[in-house]
Amino acid sequence: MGSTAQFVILGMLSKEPMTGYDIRKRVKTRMGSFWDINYGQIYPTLRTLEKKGEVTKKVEIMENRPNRKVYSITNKGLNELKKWLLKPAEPESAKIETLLKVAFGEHLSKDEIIKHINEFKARNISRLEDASNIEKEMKAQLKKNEKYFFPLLTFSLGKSLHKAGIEWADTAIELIEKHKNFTKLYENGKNKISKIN
Amino acid sequence: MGSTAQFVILGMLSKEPMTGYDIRKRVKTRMGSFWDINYGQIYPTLRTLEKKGEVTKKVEIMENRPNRKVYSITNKGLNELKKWLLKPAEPESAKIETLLKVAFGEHLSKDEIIKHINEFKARNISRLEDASNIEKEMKAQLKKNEKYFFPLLTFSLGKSLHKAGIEWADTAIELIEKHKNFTKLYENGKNKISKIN
DNA sequence: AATGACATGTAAGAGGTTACATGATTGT
DNA sequence: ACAATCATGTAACCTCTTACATGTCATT
Repeated sequence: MGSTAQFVILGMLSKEPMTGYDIRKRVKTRMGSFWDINYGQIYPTLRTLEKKGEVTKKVEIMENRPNRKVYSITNKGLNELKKWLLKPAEPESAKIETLLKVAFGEHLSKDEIIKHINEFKARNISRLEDASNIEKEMKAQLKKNEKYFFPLLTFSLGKSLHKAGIEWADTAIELIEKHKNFTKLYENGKNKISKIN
Repeated sequence: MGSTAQFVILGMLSKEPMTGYDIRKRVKTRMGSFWDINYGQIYPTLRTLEKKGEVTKKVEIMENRPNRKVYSITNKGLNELKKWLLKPAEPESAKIETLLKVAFGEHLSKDEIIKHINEFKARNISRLEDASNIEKEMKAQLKKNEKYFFPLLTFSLGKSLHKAGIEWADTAIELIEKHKNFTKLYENGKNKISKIN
């Protein structure tokens, strides 16, 4: 019932009034490690929330570009948000295609696998850097403004996950390079029945 | 083009012939930390792959239950799989609803947030245990059969991610409990404009 | 006596992505 | 000169989840 997208939007608007464009940008920079949302969800959902009376909009007339529509959360919206916040969270899920390709690595050469892992590592480094930069700015402001307490908590896990990815990449590449019988893996694995599911 | 589901299925069948039911079970136990697939995808996709000549099936007649349909990958299927394996992996994505709720934690009490984090921790402990158990069995067989080399590599990242989650949960709860001005967070955060996106 | 494993499948709907359309302003 | 940012939105499509249907056998 009700996609999570609407609660992400309500949550963002509970912090301050914003446009749909702002919501997308903030979710990307502040929650990029653990959530994503895109315009195709945001704009229709904002209209739905408006119809339900959970947000209101103020239109700022722009010249030569689409009018800014600044949305604010209503009391009704805040109540819906709180109801959702009290429910148990859905189990976390991940999609790591790199691991899928590694798991089927017997069909690839050493170099091909290592290439995948290096690309994975690069993405994790880049995300870790982004997170660290924003974290630094937030920490600087934390003394003056406590509202960064919770975002900082989430950054701390995001960063750890990226670090784990980077460290894994290094050790995985080492193990693959050390591995002697690499090319014979597929042959050895053939036609043998295992008890492990 | 072509959902990832079909390549997961081809990848599983490249290891050994299996039923749709087996595929689901194996993806859950061996790839549960980084991928998921369910029957609603598997059965229709198997038929599609059969039509395309990428898998073949052998029907084992069963009494009093649906006939087992054991699928095998064909050379054509193996080629398609290899083509996909050579393509760069999609960027990884995660959905961690717990962090969403923590990020909006200003609307919750200390205890409510800690409850969410403890449930998150419990899920991670349970998944870490599952992964560790299977890893143990695989390691025992690795000396005899090298086919577990790649699955073991993926378990190593899966386990690290769960460990990172567990450690984060502990430190996050500590920080929240130490936090003095907790209930005033929302008031302080109100109506202030920030430069951080 | 009840649960879980085995084993298949469908239909409907919800959720999410992508490509398209428009176009000035600001920064490098 | 070029890219990115600002700012909206839609339509088509793809993907994915959920609920339903069926029924035995083995284990606790």
